[in-house]
Amino acid sequence: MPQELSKTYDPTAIEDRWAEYWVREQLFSQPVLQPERHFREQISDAYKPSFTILLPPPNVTGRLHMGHMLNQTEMDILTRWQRMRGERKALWVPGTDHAGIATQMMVERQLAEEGTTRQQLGREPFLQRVWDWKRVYGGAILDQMKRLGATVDWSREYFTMDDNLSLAVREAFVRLHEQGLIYRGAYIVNWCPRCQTAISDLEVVHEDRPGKIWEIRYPVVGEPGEFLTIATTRPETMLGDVAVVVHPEDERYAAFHGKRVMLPLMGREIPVITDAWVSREFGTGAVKVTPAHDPNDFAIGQRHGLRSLSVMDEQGRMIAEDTPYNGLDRFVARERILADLEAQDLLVAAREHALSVGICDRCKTVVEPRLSEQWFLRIQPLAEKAIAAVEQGAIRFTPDQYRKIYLNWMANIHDWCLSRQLWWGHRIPAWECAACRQMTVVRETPSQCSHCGSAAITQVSDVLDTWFSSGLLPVTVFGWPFADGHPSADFSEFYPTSLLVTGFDILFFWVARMIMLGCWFSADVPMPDGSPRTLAESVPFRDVYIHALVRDAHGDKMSKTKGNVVDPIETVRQYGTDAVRFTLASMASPGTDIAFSVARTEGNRAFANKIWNAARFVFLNLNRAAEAGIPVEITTSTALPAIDDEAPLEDRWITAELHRTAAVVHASLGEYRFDEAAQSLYSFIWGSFCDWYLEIVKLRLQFAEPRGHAAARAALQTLVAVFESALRLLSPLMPFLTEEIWHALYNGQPPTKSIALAAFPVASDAALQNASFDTMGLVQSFITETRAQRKEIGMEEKAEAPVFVHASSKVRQTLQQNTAMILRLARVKELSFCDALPTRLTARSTAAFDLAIDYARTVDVAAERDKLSKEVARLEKALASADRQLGNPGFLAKAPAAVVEGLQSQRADSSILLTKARQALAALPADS
RNA sequence: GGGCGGUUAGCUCAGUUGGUUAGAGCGCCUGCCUUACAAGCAGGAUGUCGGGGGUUCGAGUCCCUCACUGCCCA
Repeated sequence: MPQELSKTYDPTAIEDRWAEYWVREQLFSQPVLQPERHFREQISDAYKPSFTILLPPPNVTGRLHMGHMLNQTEMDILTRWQRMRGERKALWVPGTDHAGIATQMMVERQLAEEGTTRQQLGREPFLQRVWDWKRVYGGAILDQMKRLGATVDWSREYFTMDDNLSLAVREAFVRLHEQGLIYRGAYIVNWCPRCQTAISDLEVVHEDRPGKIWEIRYPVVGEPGEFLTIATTRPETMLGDVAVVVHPEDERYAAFHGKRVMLPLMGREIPVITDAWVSREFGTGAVKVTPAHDPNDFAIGQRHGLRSLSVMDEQGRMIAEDTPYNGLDRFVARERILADLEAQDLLVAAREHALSVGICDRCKTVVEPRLSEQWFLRIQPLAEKAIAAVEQGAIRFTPDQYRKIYLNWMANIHDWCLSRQLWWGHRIPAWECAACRQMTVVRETPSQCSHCGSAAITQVSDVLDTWFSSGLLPVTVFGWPFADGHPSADFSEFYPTSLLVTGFDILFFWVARMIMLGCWFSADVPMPDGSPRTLAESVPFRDVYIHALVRDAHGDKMSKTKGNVVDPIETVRQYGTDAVRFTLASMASPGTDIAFSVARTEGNRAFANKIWNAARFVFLNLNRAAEAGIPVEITTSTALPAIDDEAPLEDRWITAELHRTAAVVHASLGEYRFDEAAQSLYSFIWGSFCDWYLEIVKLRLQFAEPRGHAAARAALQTLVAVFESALRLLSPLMPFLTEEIWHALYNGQPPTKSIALAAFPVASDAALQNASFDTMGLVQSFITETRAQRKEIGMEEKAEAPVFVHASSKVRQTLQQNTAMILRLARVKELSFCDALPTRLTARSTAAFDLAIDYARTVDVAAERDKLSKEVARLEKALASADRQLGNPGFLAKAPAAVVEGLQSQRADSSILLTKARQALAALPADS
């Protein structure tokens, strides 16, 4: 006997319990593999590669938002589905990212509140603070994830600064250096004056802002009264000007070639040079050259052998000794400089100009291009492999459009600036020699310079870009690098991973980097059988599923300032995890953003409630059966119940529908169509199982009389089998509810410790072609038409009346065989079949049958006439359209036979209905 | 400036290789507490598929063009 379920569905009462159970019981762990045993497994015929998936590691500083929840829901659905299919090991690896800048900022903010700074504290004590912070707050987001029921392997949880991962990062850096792919130099980088570090191109976001463009006159040396007018949007950088450049073919400036101009305010002579890079249309066609503070100017400086003059420090303050601007903030200096220029009558114009401003992705400060010494990765060799891997199909993108975006970006990739002037992160394994100024880059902390042997060496203070370590994760989480050159059994089993599920926002940051680093570092790791690894086997994952952005109900981006952020944890508290998961899944169709709607979540909680009550109904009847001494078996198996040709129509039909649903869910999940899987489950469980099957089966669930027991038992058997299978089918999407009901169904003693470990039902092809679909469809349409007709003639809900039917003998036979369900579901007193319907009654017709209810009707003649007229018009149009096509020789010649036949039968139906509608219209009373 | 999407019911979205009368959820209207469920049941209304042109026997679906809109890159 099943356990009793409480009268109302209360997700909060069940979800915490199961979330905790799943973690405590460690149901989803894949123990680290033993090499010998693993080898035996891999050579057996039954071996199938495991389904492996890596959680995009959230920042330790992170708080769970809807995007995380969508991402995790999708991964969890797929992992649960694969695990239940049972053909492959399923492994989902969780972890968190140390998130250099973000975490450092968080702790710096704390320090600021205490009135101190990291500099005052010093590097080591500061790092200690960060670790302390991480220990206290770092687990928050994973705890939230546990609550959502994600079936990750918690025993494998990592942190990107764990010792083993840090060693791997060092190994990767040193190897790249040995391969000559890492270089160090002074280049223009994006500099954040607030974070005081270099950041990569990707970490700069561009924002269109209204700005100004100023035109400034530079006096020509030796020619009083002559000026060269340049245009600039950043006048403060003029302090570092080393030249003025014009286009060589720009005739307006031909006379200035080879001359020198006086840099205003600085009193410095600088040359006028020519370079074809200059756009003649932009501004005045003359451009100031500031190599230390602009990437284009830097390139010009290189070409023309100009020196670079830095005029700004790490914090964005001017460096210009002996000038009034020294030490001023860049924006203060700008105003001051403009004012001074104006006073000297050198400011010609100031025009409004929309400009694209680079701001720091993290702190939103305006980024400054700045010349500084950084470490770079020569990316081309890695990019080539990463391009080839995708081009040869070793990695597939869904939706496919991201393949193009990826390839386009890869083709135009720039060297990767790896160094960050932060403290929190993986410190670059390079030591600078005080004696010879050379760098020693090694795995183990050295005691002397590898170039000159001096002991006066100090490790460089920079750390690595956070994405360098996360880009290595697919290899490092499975044990790379390997001390003895042999891959770990874990690596052999789980690399390449199967799938990456993520948002497009980190396509370049993370996905592209993993592909490059994964292909690069796994290439020399031999396959389990010792053979060399091909590029296709070197990829970090075989599939990439890129999901949408979660927006608010109106499709607007969620943002704190707009106040439209929906907190997943709060929403889960209100409606239950299952309802939120189902909502996200049902809206996750590829390529479109998700407009997350609370109304829809409410609807899906209703769905959960519906299932809950269906379970109560099933349990109630199981208990009645037990009391009546009727045995009912419950089984959990991979195969769905077979269709018994002798069983009543409803049993055959609901079983066939179940098979159809299982097939759709299986196919949909295989294509990441979470929306289709959800919709198909929704309409099966609510539309078919609850609305139709449960109502029909009530006829047979009679336990009072022993004569009915055989029928009741057969009915219950099907009812339970279908319901139990449906629970398993639904469980990847609604794990909590199904777990709770499933355990209760088995009275707390289910065949496996979790429904997530039970088999995923598999449809049989034969069941998908079953006559019951058509037969049941006919009966359903009869019931629906009768109900509609009752409503139309104003019958009271509870009233019962006889119904007259006119139909072909075949249809008649079907209806007769299923009279009981018709009487109950349509509230009909009795069915009378006749050759002609009584004329005193208003009939309702379909192509298959006509029916008339014997009831004192109250018909609104005007409304009826209106309705019938519309019907006639519609049918006439349909008929005309069908005739036009059928009369077209081209159509008959070229269209497939099935289409022609379909149209012919549709034309026949329309014709019958038209006749019937015209007759009904004519039969209406003339008045009113 | 370059590239990629989107425009289908009041709202948010599906709509597979062109093929019969374009669907779902929510919302709306009407009637029902029909003992699993009012978080429910039953019935109902609502679309010139952004505009224009083309290809085709046949276009929401393919092509061109215009409009609007979103995103990415520079």
